[in-house]
Amino acid sequence: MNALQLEEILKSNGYKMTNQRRAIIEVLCENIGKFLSAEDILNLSKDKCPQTNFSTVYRNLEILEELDLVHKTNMDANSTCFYEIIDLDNHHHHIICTKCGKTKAIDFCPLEMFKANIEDEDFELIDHKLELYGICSECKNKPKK
Amino acid sequence: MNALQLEEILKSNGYKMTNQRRAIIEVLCENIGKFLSAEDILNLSKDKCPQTNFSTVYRNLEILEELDLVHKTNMDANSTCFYEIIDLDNHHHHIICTKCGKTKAIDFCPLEMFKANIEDEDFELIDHKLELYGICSECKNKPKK
DNA sequence: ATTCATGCAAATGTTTTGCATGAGC
DNA sequence: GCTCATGCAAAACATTTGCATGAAT
Repeated sequence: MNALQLEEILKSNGYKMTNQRRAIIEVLCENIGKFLSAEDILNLSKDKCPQTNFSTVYRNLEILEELDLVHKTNMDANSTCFYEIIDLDNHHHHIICTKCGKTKAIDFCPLEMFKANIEDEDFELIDHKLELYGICSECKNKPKK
Repeated sequence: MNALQLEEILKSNGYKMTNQRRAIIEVLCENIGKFLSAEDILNLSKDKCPQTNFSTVYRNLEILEELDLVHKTNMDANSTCFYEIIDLDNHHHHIICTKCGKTKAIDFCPLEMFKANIEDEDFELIDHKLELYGICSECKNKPKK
């Protein structure tokens, strides 16, 4: 999924293309595999389109979410949410370092296993969230300050 | 894990037992397997100890979290957090109905599988979050309003 | 010309904090 | 008596919204 593809999808859904929107989309596409906060997205977008504003970031994230183009999550259940473009061709989960926040995509997904166990019972599965937390080797080897 | 056990753990960590704290603990223990919001906990605790206050609920949840006795999550990444007592003897994940919010504990956990794949690489695994989302049979059969 | 998008500032909702008071040990 | 816990009100924080203006089609 690249920025131009996203632009097409948005246009075909009746959305207009603005410099702010383009900046936000590009930032998201340049950071597939990473989690960005709304603030990260704002700051990176400002490099491309300086007048980009917080409301605009949130409003665009909302649109992208509705179109199922962005995945919203929030790491360790504190208040800040993080966003990532959904790359449908490359479904993956993450392992996240609890010290420095660095993430790494992992490609194993247990969903099929669950489907076999659960689908025909009470719930029809439609989505799932899996996040692993750990300490990356860099942080593990770093002496305590 | 029951309320009395929790009281002992808190006492042995130097925390005093108050009616508010006892109410909060009891509420949490009576709702293992469900997710409660801070507001839910406040309301249910008030039935047992009417003067219980929001700050007190949050402060106690913070203590319980620090002692790894409570798990904090937030369903579908909206702002409200949900809390559940960690039942160490009975590690489980949940499937959550996206229509009505009903949850169901599931006992399959893919962690061991991941450990084999990841541990000796860049990350030392210390925690994980797995949540499944679906539509429960009740909601599936309900006619659209 | 019309519709959608934006910027700003104010509002929202949850969670956190400071401080004085009160309760447990 | 000392320490921890609480209640209240205010602050903090991320996110959302109303409204007037501006840009895209």
